[in-house]
Amino acid sequence: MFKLNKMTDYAVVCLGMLSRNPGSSMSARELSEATGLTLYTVQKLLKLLVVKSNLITAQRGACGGYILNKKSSKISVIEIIEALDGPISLTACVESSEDMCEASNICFLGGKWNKVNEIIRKSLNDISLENLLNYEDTFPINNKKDTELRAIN
Amino acid sequence: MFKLNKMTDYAVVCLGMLSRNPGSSMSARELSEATGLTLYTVQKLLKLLVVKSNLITAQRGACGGYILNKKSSKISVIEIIEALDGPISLTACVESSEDMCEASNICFLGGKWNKVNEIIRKSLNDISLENLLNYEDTFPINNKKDTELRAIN
DNA sequence: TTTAAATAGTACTTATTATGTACTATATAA
DNA sequence: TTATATAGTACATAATAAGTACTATTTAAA
Repeated sequence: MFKLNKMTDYAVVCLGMLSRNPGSSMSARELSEATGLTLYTVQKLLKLLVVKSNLITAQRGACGGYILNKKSSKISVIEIIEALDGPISLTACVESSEDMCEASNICFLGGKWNKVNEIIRKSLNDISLENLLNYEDTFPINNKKDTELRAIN
Repeated sequence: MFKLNKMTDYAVVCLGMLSRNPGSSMSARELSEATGLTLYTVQKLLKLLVVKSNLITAQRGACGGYILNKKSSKISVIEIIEALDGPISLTACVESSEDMCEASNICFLGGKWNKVNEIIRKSLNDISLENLLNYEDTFPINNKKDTELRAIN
C-alpha cells in the first residue's frame, strides 16, 4: 500500500503527451496509440479527468479530442492525484469529515493524521507535471497492450 | 486511495498505549481490552511489528507481552508505515526494483516517481509517534469490537 | 441532412489487495 | 505440569481497483 493507483500513473503519461503540442487536441484513440495504453483505459481515464479536474477540456464530435488547459509547469502533481484518487487522507478516521466526531472514538488519534496529510499534500503541491516529465528525456513509445505491459510487472 | 491501511492506524493506537508505561510490557489481550480492538487484530498487528520492525520486543510465555524498544519521541511515523505497508512507492513501476529497467518501458516516467517518494518519505520521517500522540490529550477508551467500530465509518 | 467520428455516461466483470478469523506450535513463569 | 502468552501459518471474506462493454449524445464534414 501507500502507493498511487495505476490510473494516476497513466494520467501522467497521457497528460505529458498532451503537453507536447500545447494548444492542439488529441483524441483518445491517438493517445492510446501514442502511449501504448488500451483505448478503454485511456477513455476512462480522460473522462475521469474531465469530470474530476479542470486539467483538460473535451471537444466532442468529429475532429474532437482533449486539450490541456494549463502548461505542464503550472500543473501540480497533487491536482492529478486528487482528481483520480480523491483527497489525500492517511487514515480512515478522516475519510468522511462529517462523521469525524463519531469516528474519533475509535482511537485516540482524532484528527491527528490530518496534520500529516497536510505535510504530504504540501510536498506534492510543489512538484509540477513538468518536473516529473523532464526527469529524463527519453520516451520509449511502444504499442503493447495494458495486459502485456502488466505482465512485465 | 492514497490512504494508510487500517493496520497502520491500529499500530499507532497500540504503540501509543505501550508508550504510556515505558519499560513495562502489555500482552495482546491487555492491549485489546485497552484499545477496543479485537484480540485477533491486535495479535496479528503485534506479530507483524515484531517481524517487520524493530519497534517492539516480544516476551513469550506466562506474564509475557510486548514492550516498546524506544521512546515515542524516537519513533518515526515512517517506521510504522513501512513496517506494515512496506516501502513507500508511488507507482507500480518502481515496486520491484529488480524489474525496473523492463518496467520503465511502460511509460516515459522511468524512476521519476522515486523522487516524489523520497520527498514524502522525508516529510514523514520528521514526524514522531509522540507528535501524533500529543496532538490532543484526550483518549476515549471504549470496548467496542472492530466490527462495531467499522460500522461507524 | 446524413454519416462518421468522437466524447459522456453507465453498468458490469474480473483481479487484486486488505481485513478478519482460526488453528497449531512453541516458549515460559509459576 | 499447567496455564498463559507469543509465533507462525493458512484461509475466508470484504473492499477496492482495474479493465471491458455498451448505449447515448455531440459535431464536423461530406
